[in-house]
This record gives sequence, C-alpha cells and structure tokens, in this order.
Amino acid sequence: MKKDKTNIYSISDLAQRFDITTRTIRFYESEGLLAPKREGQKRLYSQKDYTTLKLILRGKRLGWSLAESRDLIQMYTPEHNNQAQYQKVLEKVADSRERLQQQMNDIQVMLLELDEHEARIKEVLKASSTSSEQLA
Amino acid sequence: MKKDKTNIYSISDLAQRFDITTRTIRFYESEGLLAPKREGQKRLYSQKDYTTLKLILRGKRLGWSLAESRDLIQMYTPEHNNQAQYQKVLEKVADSRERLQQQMNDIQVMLLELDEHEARIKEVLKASSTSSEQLA
DNA sequence: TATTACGTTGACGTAAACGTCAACTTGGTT
DNA sequence: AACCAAGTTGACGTTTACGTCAACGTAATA
Repeated sequence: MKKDKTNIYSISDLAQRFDITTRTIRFYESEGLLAPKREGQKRLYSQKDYTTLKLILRGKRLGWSLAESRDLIQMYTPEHNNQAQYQKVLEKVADSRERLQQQMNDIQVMLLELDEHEARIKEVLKASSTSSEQLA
Repeated sequence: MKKDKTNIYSISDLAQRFDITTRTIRFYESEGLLAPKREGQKRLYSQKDYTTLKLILRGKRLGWSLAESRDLIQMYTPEHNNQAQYQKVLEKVADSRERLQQQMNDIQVMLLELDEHEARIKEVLKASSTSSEQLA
C-alpha cells in the first residue's frame, strides 16, 4: 500500500517491510521515537519516519536501548539554534562514536576467538580422520 | 582477596574487578553461565570462570542475551566427542561470525552517518562564526 | 446493507536481567 | 564470648520492550 511518488507508508506496510508488528511501531511512537502525520485517526509514515525506523532497528541489532536510539534520533533532528546546543550535539556524536568503537573492538576480539576455536576443532577433526576412524 | 598463584577469586573480588554486583554473578550461575567450585558454601572462581565472565560482559556490550552467551560458552567447552558434535559446533561458529559481521556492518553505517552529521554541524558553526556573530 | 480489512486506543500480561530486602552461616578478630 | 565482614539462599520488586486481548471506528466491497 505504498504510494511511491510521495513515499508514504501505512503502519502495516512498515511492519511488513521491517518484519515487526504494528504494536511495536505504535510503541516506538509512544516512547517518542516516531511522530507520524495523521489522516484522521490513521497514521501516515513519511520517508523520514522510514529512515528513523531503520535507525532504531539498527540500534537494536547493536543492543542499544530505545532511550539511546531516541537520543540519537533527536541528535539528528536539528531543532538546535544556538552554538551551545550544537556543541552539545558534537559531544554526543563523540560519545556515540566511542561507544561504537568499543563495540567494534569487542567484535574483533570475538571474531579472533572464533577463528582460533574453529582452527582447533578442525585440527581435531583432521587428526581423527587420518587415524583409524573413517566414516565416509 | 585474590590468591595470585592459583588465580582464585572470591565473588566480591570478581564483582569489583568487573564493576558488577555479586547478585549479578550469582544470577549468571543460576542461568547456567558459570559453575564455580565451592569451598563449603563459598564460591571459588577460577581463571576460567574469570574468562567466561569477561566473555559474558563482552557479549552484553554487543547486546547479546545471556542465552546466546551461554551457547557461546558451551561452544567453547569441549564436551563434544564425536564428529557430528564438532560439525554442529562449526555451524554455530559460522552463525556467530555472521551475526558479528552484521553488527560490524551496522556499526560502520552508524559511524558514517555520525561523520556526515558532524561535518554538517561544523559547516553551520563555521558559517555562523564568519558572519555577524562573534562571541570570542 | 452487511461484511471484511485495516486501523485505533486502552488495559493487562510477560520474559529477561537483574535490584532489593530478609534471614541465616561462617570464619576470623577484639 | 561477642562481633563483624563476607558469604549464602529465598522471595519479591522493577524496568524494558514489547505481546495479547478487548472494544471500537471507518472505508471499501460483495
């Protein structure tokens, strides 16, 4: 039910595209993460809402809380007029970057450990196949 | 209260080192993520327990559930005797790697967006400083 | 006009991951 | 002997992130 010209989505349309429930989308709105337009009662989601939702789900895959994603979103929405506000945003950008870099590091450690473990297992399998036990 | 030779930790010792509560550590045990030795009632944590706990907390920083970390831990503890078991472990290794690579990708997207946003803000700040408003 | 699909707002339920007592041991110290 | 620090096991409370009804509105369609 997407109108491609205006890029407007219904709630169930978004739910299908992102494989989440409409309940989830409404919940995000109640938590201040989304603010779709209305047509009477019905919610109308713009391309910006779409992008915001994508950001939320990306955050979820990284274990970010909804509150953290809400901060990120607000960071990206420029209702900031004066220098002081902008400076605060820059600090938050730096914080987010640090958090992400910590996560990057954690991932690399995990990947290394997986590599080593896999190598160990393959050694064991190789050893057992060159010995007595042949199953193929 | 660490005995450095044997590398044995008390529960409060671990709690301090990792900046978590003893309640959390006991909870992890009740969930099957840790299995410390006992000295009477008291729990005694080995170097392996220490490493396991480190793995759990790394997982938490990446948004992994305790159930997922428990799977990881069991993957690393070799009670697997036959080829079929090892094959399953190899599959799980592959799954974990995929998950981590997805997260890597998400991080890179986020980092890029942060870079762009920061650049935009700095442009605005530069423009406003070269115009009328000088505060320094 | 009656049904069906899609939407809405409550309200309550739930799983995960702990926090927070309470009531008790236990080993060492004054 | 008395006490204190550190530990133990319940048991119940709490927050987050939704799931699951119920009861209702609305627009198109048979």
